[in-house]
Amino acid sequence: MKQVKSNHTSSRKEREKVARQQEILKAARELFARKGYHNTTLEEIAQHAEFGKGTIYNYFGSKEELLYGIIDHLTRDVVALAQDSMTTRGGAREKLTAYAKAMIAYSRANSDVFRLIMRETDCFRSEELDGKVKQMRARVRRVREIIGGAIKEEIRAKKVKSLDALKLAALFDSMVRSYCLSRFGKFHYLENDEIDDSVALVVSVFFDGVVERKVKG
Amino acid sequence: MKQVKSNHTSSRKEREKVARQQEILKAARELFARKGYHNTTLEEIAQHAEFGKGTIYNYFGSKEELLYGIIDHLTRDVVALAQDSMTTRGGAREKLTAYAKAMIAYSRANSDVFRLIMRETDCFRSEELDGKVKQMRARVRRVREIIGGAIKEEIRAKKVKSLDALKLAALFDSMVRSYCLSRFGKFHYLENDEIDDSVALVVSVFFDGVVERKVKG
Amino acid sequence: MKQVKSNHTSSRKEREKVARQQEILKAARELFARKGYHNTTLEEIAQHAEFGKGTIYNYFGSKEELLYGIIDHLTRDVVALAQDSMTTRGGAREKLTAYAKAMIAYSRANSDVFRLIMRETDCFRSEELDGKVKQMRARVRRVREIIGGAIKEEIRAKKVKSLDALKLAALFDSMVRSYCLSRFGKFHYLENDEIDDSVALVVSVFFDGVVERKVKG
Amino acid sequence: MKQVKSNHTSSRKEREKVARQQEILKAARELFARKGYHNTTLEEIAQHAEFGKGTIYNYFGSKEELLYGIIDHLTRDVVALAQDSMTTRGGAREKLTAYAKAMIAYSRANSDVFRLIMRETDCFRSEELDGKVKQMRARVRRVREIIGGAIKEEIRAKKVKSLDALKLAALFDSMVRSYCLSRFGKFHYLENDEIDDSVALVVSVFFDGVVERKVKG
DNA sequence: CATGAATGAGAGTTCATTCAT
DNA sequence: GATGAATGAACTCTCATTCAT
Repeated sequence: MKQVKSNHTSSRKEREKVARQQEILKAARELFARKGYHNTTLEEIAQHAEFGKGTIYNYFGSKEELLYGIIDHLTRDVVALAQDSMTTRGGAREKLTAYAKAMIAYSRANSDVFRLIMRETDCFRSEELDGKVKQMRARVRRVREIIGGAIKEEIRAKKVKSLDALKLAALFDSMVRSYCLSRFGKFHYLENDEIDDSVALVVSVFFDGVVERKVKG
Repeated sequence: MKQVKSNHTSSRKEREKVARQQEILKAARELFARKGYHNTTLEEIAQHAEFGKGTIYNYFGSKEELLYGIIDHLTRDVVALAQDSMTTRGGAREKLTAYAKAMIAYSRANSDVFRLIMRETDCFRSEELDGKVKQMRARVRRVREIIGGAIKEEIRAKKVKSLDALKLAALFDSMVRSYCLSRFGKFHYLENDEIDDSVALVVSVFFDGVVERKVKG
Repeated sequence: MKQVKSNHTSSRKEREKVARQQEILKAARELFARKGYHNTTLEEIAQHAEFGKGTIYNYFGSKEELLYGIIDHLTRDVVALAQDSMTTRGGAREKLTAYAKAMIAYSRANSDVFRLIMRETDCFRSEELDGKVKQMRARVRRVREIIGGAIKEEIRAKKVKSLDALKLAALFDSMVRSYCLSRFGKFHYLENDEIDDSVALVVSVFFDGVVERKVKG
Repeated sequence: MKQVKSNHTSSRKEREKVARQQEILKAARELFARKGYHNTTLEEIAQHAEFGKGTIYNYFGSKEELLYGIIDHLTRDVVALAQDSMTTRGGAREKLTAYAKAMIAYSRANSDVFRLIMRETDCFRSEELDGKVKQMRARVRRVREIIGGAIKEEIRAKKVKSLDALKLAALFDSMVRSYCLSRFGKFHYLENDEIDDSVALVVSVFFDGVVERKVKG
């Protein structure tokens, strides 16, 4: 008897197809990250994925699309992660702390692809994929809006200075990302409590500033 | 009468050689920035510089060396600019403000190469140039040390919280750089006073934090 | 029923691969011989072999390797040919006659590559291939040892003067090779009996010398 | 007072010109021999000759002409050397011995250019220089005729078997050349008496053959 | 006459993509 | 659907030659 498929589940075929796509993306991600997009050949990707070169073209239209696939995956994750963080109980301080921790944890788990994104983003050239870059940038903006939302609330509550929430979000995000990137030296491996310290530092600077305040007698 | 040349000035030949190098670097910089390193051919660089293809090779040993030349130039400038900023009268606030303004001004004047640096840094592959990358990274660290120096002084003077000055420098720098990069969208052109506002924002967040402080009594 | 293949025969794929290699080598040989190694481009080889330029690189790692392949092939043949000749019944005179005939016949059939070898031997420059040149020289030496063996036997039998057999072999071989080369002028085509005459001359000079001996009364 | 020039002596200018040509040829010869014609650049020749690159073109029309100049020089020498040898007192045995000795001595003194000739001879491609190759081949033939002359005399005198003198000359020459070439291994350095032995061997084989003759009882 | 910076045709090589099996 | 041999456009880099100085 044939398997009955409900219309919101995928067939075995489709699931296999997606699984294969993921395998290929994984292989590409590892190599792109290690050697750079331009210094990686499709031959290498195929070997690393243990597929034939031609097979890759059954799943992705071009080498560029592989890169796009990787970036798409990552930016989706980051948006989701930002949204998740905003559900944290408490105020902006707690929400942004959650975001920072999540980002650093994610970047640690995906350091390869993070490095990749940081440098290959602008490589997209062909007209066809130009839209994909826009989409990616939109996602980056979306993350700022999400963070900015939490800040805006506190501005309304007069807990945070009345400044441009989006700009503040961008500044906070840039500090977090800076931390994510700074760990990419091969031997720089942060322990969990070091991460907590780092996040605390970023959050502290962002909310309280670095200036020493006089203790009121 | 022939022009007497003092021995610490260069001959006409030498000056022309340097000028030519600069012309070539400029052409390369523009194209690398516009289309990316890998998507730019030496043919194009030569045409854009209005030289023959072979001529480029009389001045630079390889395409990679061109990229290195550009990066070397820029990182040198940034270190110098950081050092200059630290001579500003006043405390860390004034010095860091000066640095931020100088960086943004510089990045505006060299937006092309800034974009370039942000993504091609890891392209250096060959053993030979590996040392150059290290040199470049060393310069980035140097900038942080320079900024960190000003912060450290204020920590000693108990004006700034007793935190890791180098980490604070890195955070400040990451915000500044974030601003430098955010303006690279083609049509985003900041007026001077907008720059001042942006710098003020970054400095304010860094020193005072975003939290609204209750006005006492 | 599927064809059963014994394990000492190669698959169709493998056979085709070897065949293709031979085709490419043949094309390269003809062009190298006609125009010289350096004056032949890979483009030309590809066209002459009726393959794409890239295809050549699927079979040979570089242009130099093509040259090596040709030389390897030829020197192998010559060693084999020398060994075969030594199995000829009779004494050194018969064996060396066989060798000379075989060499001239072979050089006639492969005049192109013979010319090639005579001049490109020293072209090998890269470290990697240096060993190949040594191998080739070793094969030349091997041929002399083989011929020298036959001579040595007759020295032992007191039929040949007690001289350095290896040097004699070298001298004989040099005369034979001289004949092989002398026929490379395009229009100089020897008939079979002319070859026999030539061989007879070389053998006669080598064994008996040119001096007219007085008929004993 | 201006120097009076007789019409068969050359002016200082002309002499200097010739001297410079020789210097350039010497530099080219050394480099061609060491690295091969194609692997030597005009830049290198110019530096080695301590002239500007352009200067070379005042004396030689092209790189190829340099090669021709070298070969021309050598083949002239060899013809002269052959002619000289034929003035040796005595019969063909003495004359050919003289030739062999002279050739080996010459090749020892000019081993660099000898190696060169052996491999670059066929590199001449351009129509223009084709005639030069013919000239060169004509010189090689001329040498055989010269040697052949001495042999022919002895044939007439019934001292040498009635064979084709030119072919015999070619055979003798090929053995001599083989010896000249065999010494090109870097460390193979023959002492004078070894040369004499070698020459004696070649001459002995050529005239008397290798066969042991029974001593008549 | 000497020079060497400028040149650009042309070289070997790579590799994303196609397509017959 | 999977494959990898075939492909050729496009790349970087070389170097003989020219010519303004």
